[in-house]
Amino acid sequence: MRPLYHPSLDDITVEGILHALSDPVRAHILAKILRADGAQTCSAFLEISDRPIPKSTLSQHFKALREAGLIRSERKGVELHNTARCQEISARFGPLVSSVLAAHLAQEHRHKAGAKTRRTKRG
Amino acid sequence: MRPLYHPSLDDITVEGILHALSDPVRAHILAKILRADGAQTCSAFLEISDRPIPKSTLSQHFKALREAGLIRSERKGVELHNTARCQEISARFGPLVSSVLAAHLAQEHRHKAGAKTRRTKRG
DNA sequence: TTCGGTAGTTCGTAGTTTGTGAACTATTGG
DNA sequence: CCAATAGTTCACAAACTACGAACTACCGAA
Repeated sequence: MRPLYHPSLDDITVEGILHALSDPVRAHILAKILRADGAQTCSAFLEISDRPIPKSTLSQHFKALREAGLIRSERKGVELHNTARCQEISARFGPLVSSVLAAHLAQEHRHKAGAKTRRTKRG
Repeated sequence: MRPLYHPSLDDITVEGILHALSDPVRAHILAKILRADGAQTCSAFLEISDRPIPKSTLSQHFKALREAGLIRSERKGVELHNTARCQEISARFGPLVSSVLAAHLAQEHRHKAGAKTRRTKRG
């Protein structure tokens, strides 16, 4: 097994971050990692969506977040401890990540609230 | 030729926007459209990058921006007049797009400035 | 030590998306 | 009509993605 690759701050790109966060599942993962006090394991996210995410897919999502520079993953025994690289990132990219996550969150709320209120073209 | 499809505001998604703007060329295009006073044509962007963008590729980029809901394109004679849907978008998504564009811009500046100053692992 | 379970990774593959040249459509001007 | 210009669509290769199956890594118990 290869060691986990983490890009240095200088190698992190805006396009990499945006691509990683253009997937709602990944945005959701990052948001939850940020909210959490300590580190989060990968398997904490198997049931995060409406239907369960296969663990191979989840592994790829974590790899994407890691290689975009958004999270840091450390092996602790059997599991991976994932933390957000938020300080470095916001020092370099400003409010980029937080506004992306805020927008995703707002959209989720909208979906929950709107299933009845929206959804009609001639309301 | 099909008419140009523009999603209604309600059909615009965060992931769509982020995916569209995760490409630096598209981000650059949108930024230039926003900066411009009037509308911009597609062919104004053929030479925007270090190497010329093929026009079929450019057409796809505009389609991506349009279908993500970021721009509005109207046929005027032979050409397309592209304008940003910034008001609607920011009313719905807040500072999302502007912070993405700001981040891209900052990164460009960094690239121009940093070719000498950065780029060494052991400085 | 070996076995069993848990946590993630890698592989193989089917399906999707993307970039691009070639061919096409639409509009304007002679 | 023809030619030129602006952009679109088609076709196809290359790159990417999701996911089941098989694998690796680690820990605890026997």
